[in-house]
Amino acid sequence: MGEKIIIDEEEVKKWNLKVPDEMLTAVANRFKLLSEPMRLKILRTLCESERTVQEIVNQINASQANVSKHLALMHDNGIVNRRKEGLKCYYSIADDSIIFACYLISKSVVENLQDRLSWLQKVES
Amino acid sequence: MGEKIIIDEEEVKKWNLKVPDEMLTAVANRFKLLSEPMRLKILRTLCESERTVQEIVNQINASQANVSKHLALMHDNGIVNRRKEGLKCYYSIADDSIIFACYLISKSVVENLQDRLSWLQKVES
DNA sequence: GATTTGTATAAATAAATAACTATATAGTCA
DNA sequence: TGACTATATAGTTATTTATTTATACAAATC
Repeated sequence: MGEKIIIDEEEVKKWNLKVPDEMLTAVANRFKLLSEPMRLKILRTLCESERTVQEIVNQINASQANVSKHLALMHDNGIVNRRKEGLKCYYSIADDSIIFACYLISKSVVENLQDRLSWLQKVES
Repeated sequence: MGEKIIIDEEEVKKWNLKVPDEMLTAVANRFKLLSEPMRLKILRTLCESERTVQEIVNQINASQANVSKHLALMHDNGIVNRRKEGLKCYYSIADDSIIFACYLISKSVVENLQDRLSWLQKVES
């Protein structure tokens, strides 16, 4: 908790080259979990702290059934924790690498956007 | 190129909380690109160096049409570069954050696997 | 110009899945 | 027990998309 992670580009490429086919399927499934805006919204709320289903439903704009289903899916795949307390059910993030990946990707999306903007400005001027 | 990236957990959570809804859609689309084993296979070959379509087809087990379509999709979304040279068409990785994300996720998949194994061994003994 | 080679695309099919509605379960309190 | 609340699930519909087959295109060579 509260760690810093250092990523070395060379190490990354070496690692990726060695990942076997069967594992790529598991990795793809993991990415598929992150490929729905609704689930990212849910994860975003969980970034702050654990939340009940109702709290999430109130915070994002979605039906209870839908939120529940997404949470069940993510729980089945081990990326969120579930903690029951009476009627309420608290969910939290179980896998920080998910959060790091979201960070990397959203940062790169922002950078791409900025590049396109500055390119546009060059063209226009 | 050849950089090191340092990720600070606190910064990550703060950032993620601020990401607006519209951007989450873009992030989700990015993750969707990574949610197919076939595309991950293609990206894995590109981790070593740029490749022609045929080289990729030979390296992984897939039809030319399918590989071409996946490459077109990834190119349209800016995660691979295209370079034509005569008849051949060379593709390469355009966005390193993609590669870093694959690294993080595949590492976490391995760790989860190891955890389950050690748990199993505890139960059995 | 005709043929060959590397790549892209179109149409069709099959499979996956997000969201909705309605209903079920399970804990709490009167 | 009965009413209420929080969450989960089932069935359905509509949409997306990966793959295949067949074909088109475009550059090089004869």
